[in-house]
Amino acid sequence: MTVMTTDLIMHGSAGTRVAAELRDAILAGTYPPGTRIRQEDVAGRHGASRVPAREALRLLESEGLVKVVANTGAWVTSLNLAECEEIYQIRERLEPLLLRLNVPLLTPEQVDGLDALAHEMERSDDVETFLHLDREFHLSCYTEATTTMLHDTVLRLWNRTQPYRRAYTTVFRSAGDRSAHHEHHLIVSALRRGDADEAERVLASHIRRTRLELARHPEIFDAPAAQPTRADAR
Amino acid sequence: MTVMTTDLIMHGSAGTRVAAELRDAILAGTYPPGTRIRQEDVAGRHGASRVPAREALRLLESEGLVKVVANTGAWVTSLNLAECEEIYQIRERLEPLLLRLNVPLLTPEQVDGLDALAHEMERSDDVETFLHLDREFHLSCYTEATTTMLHDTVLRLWNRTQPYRRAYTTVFRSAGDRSAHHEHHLIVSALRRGDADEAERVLASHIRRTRLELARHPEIFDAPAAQPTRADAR
DNA sequence: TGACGCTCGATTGGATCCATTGTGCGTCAT
DNA sequence: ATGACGCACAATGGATCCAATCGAGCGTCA
Repeated sequence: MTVMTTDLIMHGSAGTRVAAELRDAILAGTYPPGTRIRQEDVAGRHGASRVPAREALRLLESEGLVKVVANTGAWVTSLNLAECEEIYQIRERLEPLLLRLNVPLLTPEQVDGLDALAHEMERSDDVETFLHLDREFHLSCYTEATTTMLHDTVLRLWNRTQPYRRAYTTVFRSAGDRSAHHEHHLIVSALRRGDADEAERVLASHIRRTRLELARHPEIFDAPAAQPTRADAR
Repeated sequence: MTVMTTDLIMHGSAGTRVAAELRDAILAGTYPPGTRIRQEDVAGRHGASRVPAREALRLLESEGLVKVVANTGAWVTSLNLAECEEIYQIRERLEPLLLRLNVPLLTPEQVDGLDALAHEMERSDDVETFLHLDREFHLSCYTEATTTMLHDTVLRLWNRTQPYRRAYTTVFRSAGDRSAHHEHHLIVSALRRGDADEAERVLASHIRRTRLELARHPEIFDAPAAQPTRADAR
């Protein structure tokens, strides 16, 4: 075995690549929270042995996407409402800072792009494209600052709540959309004027409002989704 | 080889244990920033093979304590002034939140303990005990809240700047001590009164002042400490 | 004499094999 | 029939071995 086609120059170890692919799969919803992940499956699916597979699982665990129990196995992380709110509270403090650092660096063209994204979001009615555009909008606000650690931290927080944003959007799609769209345009406006304080304020209340709205629908977190202790992985 | 004395029940994989020991060593200053870390050394020193050693290095990398370059090696992370200030900016936003969540949960006895720590710090003149007490003081403020992710994030930030707090304290020990002690007592006072807003304010300005003071001494970061590309690990 | 290129050594990355552990099922006794 | 005990299987953890890669030092040539 081990065909090793080498069809692509591999930059970085295989564990990193496997982790990236697995991360994408989890974020895409292929593995919902609570899903058991077996090392051998990961290895087989991504063309590697169990060593880099295990490496990838440990990596994703440190990002909070996976929970590894010693000598037992790995599961996609499940969050309860309290943990989800915690993440939103952290975001409420961190993202305004990150946005502030980006304000003086964003070009007018980039702000135009954000405006376009905000409008495109209003027109979208598909859940997946909405999720994608929302993520794209917010993360595009953060591309210019060179603060790597802050950026990474925020990215991890987004990733950890991704399944729950999907669940929420799927069920209560139209609920807070009006406010969200309004706030996005307020952010664009503040960015255009270079008003960092206003941008911070709007973003903070945007995240806060989302958190409160989420808290109003705890039923999303009810189903622990049948945790097979040692059984299948789908 | 592989004596496997099993003198202690091991909870969790060896990689986790090795990572913990290595982390302690880095925080203790045994491996200063820029030090090369070879897998085989780690394995030998901690009684394991290179597999868990590598696992430990990847773990510490995800915590930001170590930088792993593919097919090349691992080094203890070096920060420049900008990166250090970034961490302090993040802490300035996160720790007040974490403190606020703890305010209603801290018992009067715990606040007394904090007060004792603050006083003990004033009397200490040894760098290492000062560092230890300072860390102890701040982290003891955060023990009660059940917000695991926030707590972990803050802990990682502390760990990443540890070598630079040590360097700063070693060189400019007496500089900002007066202000720091004053602020610690203000925090204790706010905690005693259960005044979350005031506690937040004081802590934020405490961290901010520390950051500004650090920025006034960029010479700490000057020495990249001779990065041996493939040489010794001491 | 300096710059380029090549080879060799050292070190990391990965695959396979073996040990360990936890789970589930079957059996037996009550 | 039900509970507890024990055995067998399956999945993880770790060690060793082999391959791949990078760096350094040396030699050659301009």
